[in-house]
Amino acid sequence: MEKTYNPQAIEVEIYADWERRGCFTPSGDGKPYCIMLPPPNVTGTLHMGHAFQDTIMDALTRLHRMAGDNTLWQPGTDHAGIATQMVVERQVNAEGTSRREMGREAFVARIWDWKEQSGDRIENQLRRLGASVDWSRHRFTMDPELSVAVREAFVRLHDEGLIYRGKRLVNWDPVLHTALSDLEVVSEEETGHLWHFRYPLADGTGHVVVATTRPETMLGDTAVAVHPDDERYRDLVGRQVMLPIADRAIPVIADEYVDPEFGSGCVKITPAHDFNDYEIGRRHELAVVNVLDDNACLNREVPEAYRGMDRFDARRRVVEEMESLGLLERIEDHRLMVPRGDRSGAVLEPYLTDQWYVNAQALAIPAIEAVETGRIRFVPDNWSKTYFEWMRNIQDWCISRQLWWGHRIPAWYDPDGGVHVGRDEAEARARSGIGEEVPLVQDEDVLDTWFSSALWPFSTLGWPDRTRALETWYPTSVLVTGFDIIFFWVARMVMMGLKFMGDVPFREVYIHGLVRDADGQKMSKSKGNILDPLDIVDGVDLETLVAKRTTGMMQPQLKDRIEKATRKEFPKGIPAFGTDALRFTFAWLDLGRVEGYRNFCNKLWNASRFALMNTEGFDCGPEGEMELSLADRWIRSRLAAAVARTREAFDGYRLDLASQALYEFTWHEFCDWYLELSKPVLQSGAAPQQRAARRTLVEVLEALLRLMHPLMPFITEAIWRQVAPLAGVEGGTIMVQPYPAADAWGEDPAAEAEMTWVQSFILGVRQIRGEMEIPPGKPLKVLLQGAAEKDLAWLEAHRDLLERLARLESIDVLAEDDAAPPSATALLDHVKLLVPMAGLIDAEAEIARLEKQRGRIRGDLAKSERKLANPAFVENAPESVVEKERGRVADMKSALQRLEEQLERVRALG
RNA sequence: GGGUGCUUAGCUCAGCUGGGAGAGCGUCGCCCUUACAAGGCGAAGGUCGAAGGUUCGAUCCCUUCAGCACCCACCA
Repeated sequence: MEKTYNPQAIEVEIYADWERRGCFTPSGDGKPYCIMLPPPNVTGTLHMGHAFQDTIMDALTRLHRMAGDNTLWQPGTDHAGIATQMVVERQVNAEGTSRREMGREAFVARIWDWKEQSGDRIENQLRRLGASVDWSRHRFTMDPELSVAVREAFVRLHDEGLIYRGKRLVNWDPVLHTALSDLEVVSEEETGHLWHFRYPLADGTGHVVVATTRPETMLGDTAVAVHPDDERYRDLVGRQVMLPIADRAIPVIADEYVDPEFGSGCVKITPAHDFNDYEIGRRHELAVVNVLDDNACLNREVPEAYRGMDRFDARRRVVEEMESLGLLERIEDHRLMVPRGDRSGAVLEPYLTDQWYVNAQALAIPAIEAVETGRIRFVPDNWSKTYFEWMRNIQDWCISRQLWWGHRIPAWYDPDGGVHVGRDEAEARARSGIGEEVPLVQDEDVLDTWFSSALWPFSTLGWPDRTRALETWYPTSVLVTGFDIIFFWVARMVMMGLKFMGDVPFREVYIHGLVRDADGQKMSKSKGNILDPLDIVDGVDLETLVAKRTTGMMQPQLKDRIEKATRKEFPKGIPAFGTDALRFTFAWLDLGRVEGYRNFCNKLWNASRFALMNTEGFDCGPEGEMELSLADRWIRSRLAAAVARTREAFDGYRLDLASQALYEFTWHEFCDWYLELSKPVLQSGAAPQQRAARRTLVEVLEALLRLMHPLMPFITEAIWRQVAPLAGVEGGTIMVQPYPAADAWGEDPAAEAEMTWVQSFILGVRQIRGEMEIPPGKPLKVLLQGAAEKDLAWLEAHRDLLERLARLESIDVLAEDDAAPPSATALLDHVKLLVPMAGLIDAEAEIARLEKQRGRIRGDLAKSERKLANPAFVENAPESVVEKERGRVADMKSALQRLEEQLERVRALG
């Protein structure tokens, strides 16, 4: 093995080998286990959030595959309607043409080209991350088979009346020219104004004052509303006001919706341009006057001077005109929520159009029940509350989009405006009994991308056909995703799964945290803190990183700031850390942590080198006599505990705890102690002892590699291939080896107790050495005083080890009443461990050290004694707790006494 | 307005159904000891956000408060 761990040298090659071997294909007749990869945007790239999420899924997949399950990780990509169309539209715009100029067919063809061109990028990224997906089953949401599923679902829902077409206010994006669902609206508080206008009464007897944040919509007002109980305006109700500028008479109405406390207590009502006003308009049968067009410019319903004007220009103009008419009362600063499209960032308009909707309430009922009854379990469970909250207040889902990229809605219109739905035109005709002589035109719109995503867990497995795959893996085992798409995706999959499959799409939903940067900020392009996962794997120089963060920005004005921050944070770019180190880093992308885990990989690498150096070409058993040492028994016992901890953590989706268990065992038990303890035996033990040590070394390491493999697939594979033969394991790849079971490595409490004694001995000496600044290499003499039989027995058994690890010249036993030379002291239970001070130790320092220890023990002792003096404690606390406390007091008292004696002795020197 | 979380060492976070708080990084000492300086050994550092309550006992359970974060929502 190379002396230093070099991830690049192993990762790519190993992945290719796994693919050649067909390791990712489900196999065996174990119980089915399936995870659906949330399909990323086909033309996008994977960001840190993906890398994190994919690592979790891969770890679970590898774990279950090793555990013998018939495991499928289903990959695929999403056509991502709006996002993809926008990207390509920008491209063609940059080329001086436009999508309208190109026409629908050519433009869609262009998107397909782009999709082909960028399609492999995500796949390559996934490969570099080690994702063990079954590539042979890769699906794209617009594959012919999946399109069949989409049309099937649409037609069935329509036949049941669960999809309908309706004219109502929708969220309209005037830049993208499409309707959006409620979920695609992001509202943020922005600063604006509240304009107070006077509307004169029609009979000229005065005026009312209305307040608005959107002056331009006044041209579409069809009423003024007041609260029915508002004394101030009681006699106005039923009278008419004259709408300025538009010069229309509109009624004053009374409606509970009005808050008398807000503004003047009078509200202008614009049913065509406000969701609330629309409802009020329905209640009062008001006229609906739409004053905007698709682009949110004013239309022909407004006075000549305003026609064709942009809404924000019109706003200024209206204010000016009202002022010149003497009808502007005042302007206040005001903070208000402004709805914007999540993709375009454009201010949305409530806009009256015909759209297709899914009746979500009906589908939500069983979806709520599935979680209530535990057929689907959220992990952590808290997220079920969020799910319920949304599901119980769900609104109908607008599924039509005025885009060109996506699944065309399977509905056709006849010349009279009749609508005919079918899986294709022929079926639509047949179902409606329409002959070929009647021309039909298909609906121009496409479906919301999330409509096809909602079918993903079964459409990818072959639905509507009843395939073998569908029978095997549906319902899937667990969905791994972030909380940000619980509504977009999770909830809708549950609704559709229950509807079409009659069963939940997954049994568990594991909601992981969001990946944040080192400052705890969410990663986003506009914050300029994004990192490409492969830049951490392979490293990146500063200039490339800056370029990545500042090109193709939606808000180019942020460029300078982002560039500066990036140069400051990564003055030398980012070094290559390797995939395994990245995968081992959970939830928080702190480069310090990635570095720590890269170091961990290096540690494992070198420990393995040590193991191989001491075993390759030697007799490692299992034939031949073997004599297990204390260390051998101990490390096997500790491995059993590590296996148990790791599996338990995996079962609870606590990958952070799994990684912690692995880290601690590997570094602080296997490397820090076991390897050190095994050195004397490996170098100069008797044959049966050496054989046992070598056997233990390769067996424990081999099992450890399997235990770690789900989280760190590459390094474990690379090492395993060399170690496995020594442990007598065949099989070519670690991927298909069984996952370690705790019961294969029995716990050994006796060995652990004895080992604790050995460790305490060594630690005691090291502490003295460290605090007295005695160089590590300087051999020391040690005396033991007050040793019991057990101590003497263990001392003799492990004298060599103790001398070696604590770097001792000698260990001698003193009788209780023997005079000891001036020494520094450590306590090993009730035994005094003495390091004679002559020439080594400063009395002052030793006194200070002992006093510090004494102070600490005194404090603890006082607390414990107080506790035991409390009769309520002794009576009420469990016997074991009281006993433990008594034992502690006894120990502390004896320790205190020893310290006092020692202090006296050292003081006497001075 | 409704909902969900969070507050523990300098920083970022663990802490399993209540029984004297841990890790990584950082800091400070001593070391190139033949697996590893991407390392070894040792140390310092916390009234567990505040105040009450329950309990023999509270970082953990309950209440209130303060601060922070996120999600949802139609107040002009």
